[in-house]
Amino acid sequence: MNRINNTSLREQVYEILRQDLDAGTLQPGDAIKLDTIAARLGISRTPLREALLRLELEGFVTIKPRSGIVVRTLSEEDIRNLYQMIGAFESSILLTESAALTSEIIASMRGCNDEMKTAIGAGDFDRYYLANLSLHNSYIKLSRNRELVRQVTIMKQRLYDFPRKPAFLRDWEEASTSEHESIVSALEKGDVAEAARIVRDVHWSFEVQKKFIQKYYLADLEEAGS
Amino acid sequence: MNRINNTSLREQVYEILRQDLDAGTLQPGDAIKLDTIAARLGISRTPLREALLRLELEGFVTIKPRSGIVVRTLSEEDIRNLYQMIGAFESSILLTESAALTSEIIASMRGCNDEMKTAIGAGDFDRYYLANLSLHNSYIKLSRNRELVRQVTIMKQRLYDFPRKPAFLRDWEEASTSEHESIVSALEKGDVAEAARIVRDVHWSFEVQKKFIQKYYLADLEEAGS
DNA sequence: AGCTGATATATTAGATATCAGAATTGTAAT
DNA sequence: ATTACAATTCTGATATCTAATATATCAGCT
Repeated sequence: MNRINNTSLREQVYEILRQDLDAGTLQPGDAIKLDTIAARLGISRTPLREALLRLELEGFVTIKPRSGIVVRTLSEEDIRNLYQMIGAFESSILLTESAALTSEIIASMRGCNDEMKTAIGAGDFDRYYLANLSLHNSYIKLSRNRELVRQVTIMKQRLYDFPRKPAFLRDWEEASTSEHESIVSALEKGDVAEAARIVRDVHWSFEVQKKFIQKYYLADLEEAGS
Repeated sequence: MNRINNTSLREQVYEILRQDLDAGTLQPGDAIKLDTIAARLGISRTPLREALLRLELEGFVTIKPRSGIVVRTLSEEDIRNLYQMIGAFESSILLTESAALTSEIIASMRGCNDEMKTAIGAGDFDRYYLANLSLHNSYIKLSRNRELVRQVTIMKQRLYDFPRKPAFLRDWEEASTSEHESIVSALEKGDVAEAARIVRDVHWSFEVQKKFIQKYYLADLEEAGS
């Protein structure tokens, strides 16, 4: 930590905390004590505090004034909200960057989806997870709107960070690959509007995915909550 | 400032600065000196700094490390990005809250648009501006997604705060009311999807609005920029 | 005895004041 | 006119102080 990385201390701390969140070192419900973490990192509280204020704004933690800071636990409403925003943004990217959706990119999306199917067969969740991320990133990275990409990234991390020990929900995984199939098919036919519609109104529709979400997320919510 | 408002100092300061931005007390390109403002508000630098970090994250100011803080000047790219995100969110609200779009609400939207037309005729920009805001808020406020609403609000304020002395661009205002007309008509016919499409692909399309935007924003950009 | 309400103590974030260091600006010499 | 250097200015970070919240203890009541 005593290395000067050119970036400000609060940014370095922010990155470290994001990694901890991603790795599960910090889990939903965990209390964060300023003094403790500042001491561990060998820094003073201000840059840490500033990093945490940012994480609060982005939805990762909750600051209870003059009381304590806890890693946020996603409520059903949080998940619904995130689904809506991610769906709106991802579909917008498809529509806006349709010119950049070359056949190579569409083919690579199909490749990711095949990979996902294989991973389901092999019971390899990590592989499934990464291929899924990669499929969506195929078109997300086409966006020249850096702000939008940043926000989507944050929202997805909030979603994916949450349940640490995910059960492999076969039904959901299969429904997802089937949706991907429709999306890729529409793109192959050149019907970007239809692909965007499926992304928004099906794949990222909370109502459509609700039954899976409740099994996947809310099971953990029981033990995490209170 | 010595009153205890229950809210933290940094939040109060944040609100004050947002108001200054809105009122034009702080204008794009203005340098913000921590000491000066802290002294003016009668507070120390930390809460002010924290408020500014938040404003930076939200896009209102730019912090040049160890150098200075300036009120952000919107670039053409910034405006394009904002248009895309606002369009994605507003259309998503229409689609998601279609059940709440009662005939009363649609009628009030039409009322706002009529008001806008009248205001154009009377050359009353303030009235036009407020009616425009009100029309969009008619459906934005239907959203139960508070996070989304917060973000749309911020993005719009960034857009509207920018040019302080707006010329009344007759062409643009008339095109806008005509678009509103199509949106409201679609809603009256019960075709929410079409209304959402117009909102996203026409009303908030940077490409479609480009010619107006460049006249409206980039004129100011000349004098504001460096 | 067990429970409730009040009070004291400890803990934690919020805010201030201070210190250190980087970037900019101004000046002088070439 | 340009460059090098010095002084100044302003942010970034630390250390300290303040105030709010939570917890534990104790008295009084049922």
